[in-house]
Amino acid sequence: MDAEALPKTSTLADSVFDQLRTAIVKGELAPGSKVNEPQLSKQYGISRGPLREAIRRLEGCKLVEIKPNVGAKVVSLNIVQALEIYEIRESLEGLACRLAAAKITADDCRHLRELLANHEQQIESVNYQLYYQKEGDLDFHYLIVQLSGNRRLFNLLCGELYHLLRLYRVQTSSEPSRPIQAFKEHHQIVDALEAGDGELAELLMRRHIASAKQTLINQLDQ
Amino acid sequence: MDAEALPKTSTLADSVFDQLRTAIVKGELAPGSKVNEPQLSKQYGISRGPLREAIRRLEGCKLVEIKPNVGAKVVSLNIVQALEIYEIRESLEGLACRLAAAKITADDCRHLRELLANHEQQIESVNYQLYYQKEGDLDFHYLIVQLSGNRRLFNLLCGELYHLLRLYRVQTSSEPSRPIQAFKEHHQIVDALEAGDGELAELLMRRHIASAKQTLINQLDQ
DNA sequence: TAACACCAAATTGTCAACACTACGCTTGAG
DNA sequence: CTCAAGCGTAGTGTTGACAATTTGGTGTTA
Repeated sequence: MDAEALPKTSTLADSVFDQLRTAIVKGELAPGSKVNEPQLSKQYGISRGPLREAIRRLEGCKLVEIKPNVGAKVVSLNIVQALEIYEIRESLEGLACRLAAAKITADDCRHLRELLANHEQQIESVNYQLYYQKEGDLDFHYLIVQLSGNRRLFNLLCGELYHLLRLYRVQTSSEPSRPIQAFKEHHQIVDALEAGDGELAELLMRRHIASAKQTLINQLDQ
Repeated sequence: MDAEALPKTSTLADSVFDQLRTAIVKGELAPGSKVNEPQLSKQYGISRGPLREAIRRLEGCKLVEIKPNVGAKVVSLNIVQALEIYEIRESLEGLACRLAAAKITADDCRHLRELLANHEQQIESVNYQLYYQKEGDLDFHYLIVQLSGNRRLFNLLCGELYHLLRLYRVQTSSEPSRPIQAFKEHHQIVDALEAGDGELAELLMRRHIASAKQTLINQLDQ
């Protein structure tokens, strides 16, 4: 009967976990920096108990590293670790495509096409290119993983690995390049999904991510 | 200068995390059962603070599920979720084989063969068949993932997914079957690794795990 | 009898204080 | 001047008590 909608606070630990996670992923808490419990507890106006639980959850997402009696540090990914994640992504998103192709509906395909159309349109308004390219790309990958129907796969990719990659991009302030090529690849993937060709969709997605990985390496070399 | 070796307690939270994890994986804490904080804190002789941190870490491993204001429950995997994990394993261990094939040494291969030899020997002492078959199989997969050189992949498979599968096996008290067939497949995989044929090694591992998955399905049908 | 409201016990969420450890700094000896 | 030992502070680890919430049961009423 209580018509209040907003004050769904859940627990303090959960709330501050969300806030800390976005702060880390956005780079507001610098990679490699120390996580100071007294400071943060003052900053968020809570006691150290819930804060420590939130930090433990961040550790579960691999966003901080905890040393006993020393404390937590925001993770700082080097290029090797970033490539490790890309290897895993390549494999898992390939799987997602294969699974999605087997159960995808006409509606799903339409949804994917719309997403790509919006995405392209936003790119053409050149100024916001980098930002939206990033987010739009994520949306596309999110949706496909969701369509795979494998919940654990979804949680793994969207709940852990993507956050880590965003962290890496912020950390190196690397802009996503090659948007035109990426578009073509996205459309090819949807084509394969629409045709129900799981094997091809998997192959294309793996190549797509391998290209992104290669771009990362090239950016590093020069 | 202090010659004490044992009492490396680290923190209580870490210690009780380990104990709880093994208790869960061994089935001593029944799947689906409630995790009662007052009871466990008495049982382990610690206060609720460190215990709650340990539970949060268990949540990170997906071994418990926490509902706000209700508490934690030991996860209970149904067949669908188990199959989801097998799908992920199939993909990731295939990746591990491909990577391992590119960097494996003669020494590593010898090590793998020894492992298989020991394993077979233990199987022949029929009484302990089931137990050792399980553990030995795990050793083989562990080692290959380690040889892949991808640390994150290792942590993901050996730190999360394998624990969950053990939980499922305990939960359904399903014995691993088809040991002879599995041996042959293991040897074929090592053959491919030894030849440096990553593509083949990946294919064989994926089939190997797909077979295990199929066995699971068959057990369920009858 | 069924449904509703209410109460009470148990459990979770939160807090502030205390104990212990790591680490930087001063101080003193060589 | 260099280095080692010891002290002090800042921060982490742990605890027990208190507040808020869920849950099961009890009794009342239609």
